[in-house]
Amino acid sequence: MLTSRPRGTEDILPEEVGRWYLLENTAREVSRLYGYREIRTPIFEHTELFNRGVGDTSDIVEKEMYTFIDRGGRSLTLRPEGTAPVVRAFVEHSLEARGLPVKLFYLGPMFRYGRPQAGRLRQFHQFGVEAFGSRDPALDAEVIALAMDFYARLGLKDLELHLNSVGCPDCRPAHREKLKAYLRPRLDDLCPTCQGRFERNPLRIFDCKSPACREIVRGAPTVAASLCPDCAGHFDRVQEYLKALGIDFILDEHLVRGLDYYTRTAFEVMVKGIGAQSSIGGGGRYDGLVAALGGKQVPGIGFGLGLERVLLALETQGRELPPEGGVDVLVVTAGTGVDLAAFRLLAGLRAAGIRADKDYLERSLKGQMKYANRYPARMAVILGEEELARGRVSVRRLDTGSQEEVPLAGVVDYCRKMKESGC
RNA sequence: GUGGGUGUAGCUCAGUUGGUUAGAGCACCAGGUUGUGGCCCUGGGGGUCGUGGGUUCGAGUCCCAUCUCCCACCCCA
Repeated sequence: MLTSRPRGTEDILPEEVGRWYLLENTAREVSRLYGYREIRTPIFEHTELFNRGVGDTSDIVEKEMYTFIDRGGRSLTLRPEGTAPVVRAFVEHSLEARGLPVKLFYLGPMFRYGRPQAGRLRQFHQFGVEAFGSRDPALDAEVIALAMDFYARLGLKDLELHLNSVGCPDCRPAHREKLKAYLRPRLDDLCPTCQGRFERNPLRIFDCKSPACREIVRGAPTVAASLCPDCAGHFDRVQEYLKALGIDFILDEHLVRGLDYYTRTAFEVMVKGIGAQSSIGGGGRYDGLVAALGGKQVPGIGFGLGLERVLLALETQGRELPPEGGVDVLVVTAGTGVDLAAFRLLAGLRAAGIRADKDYLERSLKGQMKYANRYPARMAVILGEEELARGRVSVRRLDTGSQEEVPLAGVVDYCRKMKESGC
């Protein structure tokens, strides 16, 4: 092969595109149902946006970004996630001036450099929402409910919603110190990466999967225990709202999201059976991010979910996904001197909203019928030399094999009726 | 970035201790006599054996390098 697609990317082929329509349509539908409007931001941004927005200590920024210098000498980066760009657009266009809250959703490709594996690509697609301008815990619950609704509409089952609060700038430092005090005497027993995290971002040690770290972390002071009264109250209210909607969740004090901007509510949705990467979505509150990116003090909350992983989960759960392709009518010719009439009929069918096609490889009548069968087409309209001279054509149903001769002038209507009656 | 596995027609795979023109099934195309699909029969097209080196009289088979894909770690969606 002279050239192939770049590592960790995928072509979505025609037979797979139907399931993408389903995902995208469901995402748009459910978003609008909840009052969210679509925003489309560039695929690349100034690198600085992600350095400041996602966080210098995050793995995404440290080693997973597609960063390049353009011909004007600017450092640009293919977006690795959706929140920072949306916040940037929010600030840049002063969207708060339109009246708060501002509720937005996005859909599109993201890029992260890493070794591909099950459920992990270098270019992948995310659906996400961001809501700006309210600290109301009901909004936290709404965002979570929207995500869960999206999964439910697609028919996904056996999901686990993990929920935590990571506190705010008021209570986090205190917890951080308590945690460090607890960890310090045990520092030597932590894995090498976590020893590095100890100073920079000790919360992340909760996330570590190494058995040694897990064991140490088990007895560590939890965030929940050191939340300030405001954060604790907020967290309680979020839980009440979720319960009111009948949404089950698992309190998970070890849940610490990898992006640095989260405050208070953090959540993640897990599903089994799609490989080692079991997270199919997550998000949280980021009350300081808009200000950190140069905007006003506007709170925010959102989620992002990976469409490829959703697809993987749907497949392992045996959910039937819609096929794509096929045509209502294949226009078939027999004999000579009928090509122009056939071509006109094809245009007429299409103008009437009937999906139609014809053979372009000069196949024999038999070959055209085989083509119709394989296409697949529901009907074949056959223009034969003799009938056409009498102004008539034949319409054959491919499923039953029944065939009827109808006037050429009425064949478009005939096909439309057949289609409407479910042929 | 680390580790393990993998790579032969469009797809799924055979290919003996290195030995002539690399095979099968499916798919595709054409036929099976007058203008009709699905089944069956016959025939046909299609492969730089991932790529680049090397060993050898001779390499799909052995060696080295490299790339891809798969899986796991890391991290996350």
